[in-house]
Amino acid sequence: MSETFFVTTALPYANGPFHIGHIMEYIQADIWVRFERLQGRRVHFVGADDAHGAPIMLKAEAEHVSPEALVARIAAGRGRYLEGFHIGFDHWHSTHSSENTALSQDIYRRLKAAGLIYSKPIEQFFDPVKGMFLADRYIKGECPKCHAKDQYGDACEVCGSVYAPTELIEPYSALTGAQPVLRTSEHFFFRLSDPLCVEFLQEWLAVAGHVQPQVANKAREWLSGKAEQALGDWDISRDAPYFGIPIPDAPGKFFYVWLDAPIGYLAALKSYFDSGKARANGETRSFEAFLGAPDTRQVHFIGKDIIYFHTLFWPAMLHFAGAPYRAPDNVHVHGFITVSGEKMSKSRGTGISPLRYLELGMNPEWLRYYIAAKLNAAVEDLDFNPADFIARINSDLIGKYVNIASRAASFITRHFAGVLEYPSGTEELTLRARELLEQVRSSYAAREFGRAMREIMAFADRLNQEFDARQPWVLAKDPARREALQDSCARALYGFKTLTCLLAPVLPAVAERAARELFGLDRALTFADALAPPRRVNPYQHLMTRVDPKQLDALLEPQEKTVSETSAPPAPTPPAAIATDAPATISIDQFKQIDLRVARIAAAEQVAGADKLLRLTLDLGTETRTVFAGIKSAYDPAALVGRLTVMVANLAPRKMKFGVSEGMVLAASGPAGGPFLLTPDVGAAPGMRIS
RNA sequence: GGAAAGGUAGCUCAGCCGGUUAGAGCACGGCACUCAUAAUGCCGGGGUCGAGGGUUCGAGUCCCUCCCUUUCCA
Repeated sequence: MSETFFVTTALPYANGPFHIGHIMEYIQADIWVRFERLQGRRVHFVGADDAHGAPIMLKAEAEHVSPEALVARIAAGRGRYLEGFHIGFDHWHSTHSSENTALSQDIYRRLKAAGLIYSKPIEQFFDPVKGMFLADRYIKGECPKCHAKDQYGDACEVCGSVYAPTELIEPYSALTGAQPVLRTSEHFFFRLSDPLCVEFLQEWLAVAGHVQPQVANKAREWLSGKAEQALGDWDISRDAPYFGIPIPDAPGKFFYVWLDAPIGYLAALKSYFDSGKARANGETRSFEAFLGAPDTRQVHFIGKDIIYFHTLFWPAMLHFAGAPYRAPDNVHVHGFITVSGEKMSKSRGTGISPLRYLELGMNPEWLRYYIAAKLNAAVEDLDFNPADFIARINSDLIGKYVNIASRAASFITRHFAGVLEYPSGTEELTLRARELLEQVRSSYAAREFGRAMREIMAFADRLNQEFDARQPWVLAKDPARREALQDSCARALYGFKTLTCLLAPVLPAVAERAARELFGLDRALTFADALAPPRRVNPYQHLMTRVDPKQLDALLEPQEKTVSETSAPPAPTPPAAIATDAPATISIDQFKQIDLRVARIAAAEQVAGADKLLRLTLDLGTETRTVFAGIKSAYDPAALVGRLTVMVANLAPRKMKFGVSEGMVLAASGPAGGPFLLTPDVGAAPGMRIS
């Protein structure tokens, strides 16, 4: 019972916002974390952005920002999703951090000392224009088998054959179009094929609870591969230029992103400890002491696409690095989420946007419940089916569960001033509550959330049946049967309280509201409360509304259209009013020549001798600019510091009386007043391009 | 090509180590009720459990072959 959990989800790659797959994983992990906490366990739940690697480096380059700025921009948007879906990470960090650098280099040095690292020259395609080595995905050419054009360097999407990039006919760099040349470079390898490693992994996989049986099978298959399929060593280095962590004593070499990404779990934990949050969460030991402690349970939730890294490299790296590092206690793998049976596709805009879900005002707990109801412990895909979603939420949560409180509480409020009495006793009720509690507890523990929801709903059915059989609405008309009426309603509300406790991992907000508003508690419910009969209730306030099919329709509309509609609502001003003095139209290309950026006002000060101007220091993420703005009449400099605004970043510098202005900020003004400084929506970060 | 998982009512799924007339929810039809944001309760129709073969007293459940779907092969 004294075990403490250290729980993570897979680190999302910091080149884009969360998609529904991320959210599903976080909901799964969050439900489990809340479950453990509700039964009294201590849990440290952390996440981080996976910031390194060539894709981020190249994307940043394409956007003319530093990789750090790109990653910061993505990170700034994370909070709305996590809060929006009630995902309660204790801490969120980044693999691009001092902690991760230190930990990665430490683990590397230990593995090297253990004799598990070696280097050898390998030959690879090199882009002479870009001056960098090319990963397979950045090389294209003609398929050597079926001669389809423009296929990637690792496999042909037309005929499905697999090959080496060197086999491509007329290969070219996907980055520059240049013809790549073969070049030799020294690479570092981790001896995964070492018998010591293989033996350790076989043992680790054999321990029940470390991974699901299907996952162990898959991993064993990789471990025992022969000939062509034989387990190879792992290439862990990449040559500069690379956005990553430098390899100690190897100038120009960086860790492959997949080496430092999982170490990011530990970096996030370290940062959480260093920030004092772990202490606030009741953990008094140091990071190292906690990590290496025998009662610590290291648990990772991941998707089935990254089993390879988490069941081979990761446990081996940790184990052979030695204390305080330890192989994970549990790697839990889930399947993908599909939408109406179709795999989601970012390029086609299919799938469900979690942000849009929130923007439409849809209840996050609907999605949490739906996912819980369809999750089991196996590595199976989960289908989001719109009609099924509506049916499940409306019938299970509103029709069954919430309805119990609604129909029973009204009598208690009306006839008994909120007081609950149990003339027929509570022993039998407590007994069946305990039975249910144990059942549901074991389902949650086994991560059979779907089973837990079925058990919970079966109990809700039972309560509704019982309530019907007793016909309280008939009893209410007969003053002589007051006691029976109170008894019937109290029984139902006791059951409702039990249900609410058991649903709390999935529906934290509803459980919180029910605790406070209905049961009048000044704290959240735990599993222990499931057995305690409530003694009074406040007047019932509706706890959850039904799903409106229209919202779901809006959610499922193809992305492109809906996103632009919501993110740029048309101005309410009548077109005619502005048409009169609007300048002539320009082309999109002309507009694109203006480099508009989000800027943070780092400093604002009065300019001696100027009666309209303020001197602003603007932070663009990668650089700062000095800009003179004619907004003195409307703004107090002190109030401007820290806020975000919009600037023209490529305006030619202009020498003014008081200094050089390196751009301009945008503000609106008109007959009604002004100037009014522009502010981007929440989530924008300094340096973002406006288009 | 090799491998894995799956194919059970219209839909989403449950069926543990083989055992009596194959289950749930939703949807559908009928009835009841009116406390509850038309929610709830009762009754009912609906499945040759992907196909074929085998083992067995007995198979959705075990074995073999085939078909289909999905995924993995660094």
